[in-house]
Amino acid sequence: MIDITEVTKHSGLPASTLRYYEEKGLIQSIGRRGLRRLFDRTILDRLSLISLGQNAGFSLEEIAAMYPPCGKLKIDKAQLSTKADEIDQTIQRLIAMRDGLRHAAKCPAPSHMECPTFQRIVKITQKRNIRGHKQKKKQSF
Amino acid sequence: MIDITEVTKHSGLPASTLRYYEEKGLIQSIGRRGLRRLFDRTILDRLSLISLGQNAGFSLEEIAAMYPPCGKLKIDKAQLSTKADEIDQTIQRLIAMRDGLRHAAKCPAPSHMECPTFQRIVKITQKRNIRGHKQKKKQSF
DNA sequence: TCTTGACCTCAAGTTAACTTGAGCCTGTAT
DNA sequence: ATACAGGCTCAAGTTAACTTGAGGTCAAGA
Repeated sequence: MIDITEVTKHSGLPASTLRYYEEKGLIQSIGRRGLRRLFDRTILDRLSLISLGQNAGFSLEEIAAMYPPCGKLKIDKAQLSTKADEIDQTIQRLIAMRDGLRHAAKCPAPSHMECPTFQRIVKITQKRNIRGHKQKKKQSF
Repeated sequence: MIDITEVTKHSGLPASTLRYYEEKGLIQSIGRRGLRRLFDRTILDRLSLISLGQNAGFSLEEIAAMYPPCGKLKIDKAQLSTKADEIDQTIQRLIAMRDGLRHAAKCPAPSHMECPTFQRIVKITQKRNIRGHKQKKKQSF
């Protein structure tokens, strides 16, 4: 039975976002005091899960599908595995990026394009977009 | 001296995107044959660099600033280091996510929230948003 | 009782990075 | 010479995930 302001304080999310999430079916208020929404304390867990899902690259729509309003979560295990693999690919690419940036930050070559290390990095990152697991649409570069 | 269709073939980017990039000052055509744009072959390197920058989490605007139209690239080394560190944080978080998802995919607990491993993962990912290095605006969850 | 500040709703606006559409132009093949 | 595939411009549309604003409500304190 907590107030929306309590939720904003504990979650860091603005009230507008909470209302938006409710509208989208991601969360639910447990009742009202007058006009004002009242939330169950478990809303905070749910918000964590939503955040978790977002971080994993799921869209709000996908998250809404995974966390049915009336029940516990029912996440498709296969979907989780797939997502994990996608994230792993992203990790590999980000590692290349990170190392590449660190190199570029101290590389003395006049133009980065002339540096073989930099060229290698470009090659690696060229293959696929890092944010691939978030994209619905193709992007081949 | 290649045609826009050649560029689309080699880069995988649609012509509309190339025109958009040109409009934004990210790339330049070297001339025209009639109305049609002609590009230098080095455009492909430049597009790779743009892709690289995007993957690193830079916005097109930032990228445009880093790759001045008339010269070689002049990337701020400090900016690169900062970005590398941000990416590293992202990597750490994604690793937690990946492992968490893999666990959830085979965890027998009835509800994920009841699984201590899952709870730990939620905790980790709670601290900061993964896409932090791409965000201009705060998001504390 | 009255005031008031926090909430409410609903519609519209925002941002990034493109895409789509309408209507026009032209190099190249016939 | 003529047709036309394919490029061109410019404006408007798209999507996700929110935010902002106008105008209204109401529970609690003085």
